[in-house]
Amino acid sequence: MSTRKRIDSEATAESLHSAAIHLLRRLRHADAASGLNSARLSALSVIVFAGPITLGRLADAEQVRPPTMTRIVNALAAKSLVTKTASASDRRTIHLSATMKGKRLLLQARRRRIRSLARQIAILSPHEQKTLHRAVAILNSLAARPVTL
Amino acid sequence: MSTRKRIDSEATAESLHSAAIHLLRRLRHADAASGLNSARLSALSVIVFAGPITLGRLADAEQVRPPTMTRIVNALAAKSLVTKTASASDRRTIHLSATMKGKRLLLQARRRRIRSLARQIAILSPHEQKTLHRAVAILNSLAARPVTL
DNA sequence: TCCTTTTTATTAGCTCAGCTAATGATCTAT
DNA sequence: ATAGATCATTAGCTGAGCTAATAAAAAGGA
Repeated sequence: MSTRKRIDSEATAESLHSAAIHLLRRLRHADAASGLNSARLSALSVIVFAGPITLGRLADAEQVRPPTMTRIVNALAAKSLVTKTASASDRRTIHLSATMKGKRLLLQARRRRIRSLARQIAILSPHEQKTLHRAVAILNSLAARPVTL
Repeated sequence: MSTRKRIDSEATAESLHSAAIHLLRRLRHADAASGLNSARLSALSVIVFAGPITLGRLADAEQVRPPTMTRIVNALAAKSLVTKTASASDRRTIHLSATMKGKRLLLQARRRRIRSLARQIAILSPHEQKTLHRAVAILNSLAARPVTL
């Protein structure tokens, strides 16, 4: 029973891993149209939806080191998609906010990206779609947890 | 109904996208122990399991341009994980095969990577695991299809 | 209060993935 | 025999990711 269960977990893990790799590679093409790549879109998305946020917290959310996030954010700032403002209470930290342009661009890019994915998903049967829908909810609840690896 | 369905597809797509990004970021850490990153492991995996394969076909399988694959393969060859041999019938092409060392390394790396994922998955309820298992099968059937984007 | 320690972000410097454009080498077809 | 197509590589770029070192600000203890 225990053995049986572990084998299933590993098979699932294996195929999940492969799926994730190929999924992201396909999405690169859709993302290209926005002028932003997936790392930047993902960061911008957090800034847009998680309101003003410090660089450190954003790096944590994106599971990336601060220097990496500094560069991503600088690229976004150079395109006037986000603004960096020093915090009044703690001047070591900066608050990142999306500009109107940033919000608009994100929503457009997201539509493109999501639509290209959705087009694939739409091929599936309603039942398969339901399964997928439930599965990604589960995955994202995992991703939201503190790193247990 | 049609609208309803499309909205669901997009929501699923959205959250699938985010899940894939964060999943791969977590796996980077597990992969680090092998000395190979996910692009190289993925390529090596195809070479190991899809037998001798040409560079072009491997690039297609990995959804990457030939120059990118040349470099990945060269790195693998430099570590004696794969061998490149000119085809007898068409000397423009090369046949890529995994060495014993390559096969061994892949299997070990895969165990580590998969185990770290499986550890996360094991937290889930049996029912959640079943859902996930079915969903990744669906995803991989999508990935296997010719690009419909 | 002053000095040390801790925290936050940045800079510097590296590896490596991804791309396009240009080349070289071989095959194919006229 | 030669012109065109195909396969891989090289060159040269952008950008993600890392660690180590630095700067600047906050927090805390003597």
